Amino acid sequence: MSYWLMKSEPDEFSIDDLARAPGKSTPWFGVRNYQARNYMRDAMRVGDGVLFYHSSCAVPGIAGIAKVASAAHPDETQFDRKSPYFDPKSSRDSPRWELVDVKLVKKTRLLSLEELRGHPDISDMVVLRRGNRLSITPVTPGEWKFVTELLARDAR
DNA sequence: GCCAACGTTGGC
DNA sequence: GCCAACGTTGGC
Repeated sequence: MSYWLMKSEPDEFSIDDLARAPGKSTPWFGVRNYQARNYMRDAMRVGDGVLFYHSSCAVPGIAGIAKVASAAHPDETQFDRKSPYFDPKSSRDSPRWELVDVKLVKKTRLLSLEELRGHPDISDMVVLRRGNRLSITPVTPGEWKFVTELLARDAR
């Protein structure tokens, strides 16, 4: 079992959108970065833990807990000419972009980026590193434990 | 809107 | 394969 942090812009797809989605599950569409794709295609397994992160918004941070809910499969938006994620260089025969489905476990309070930076225990998190732009980053078991226990404590 | 950081593209 | 130019991300 592995752990991940996945960024989404809430204006496009928020934790509430995930909660409203059929089965509280969604294909993680729109990733157009090879490293992030490779994590989904090659490294993720059904049941892996996901920290759902809101980026490019007023208060960026972790907004909920989710889990990987499918094996990798092609991102349909790459074939859709009307989609902003359309990729003319991809084809049905050899799809360039793959994704996994992500299912909500629970919405949490917003654990802001600012607050994350204030905890020395998780100061090495990839998402906190200077210049980090990757939309999917690995989370260590220790980081996962710290963050989920922090959120569980606050939920009581 | 700014801009640091970094990924991608394409000429050579 | 190098690397300059360009595009994107994302916090601020």
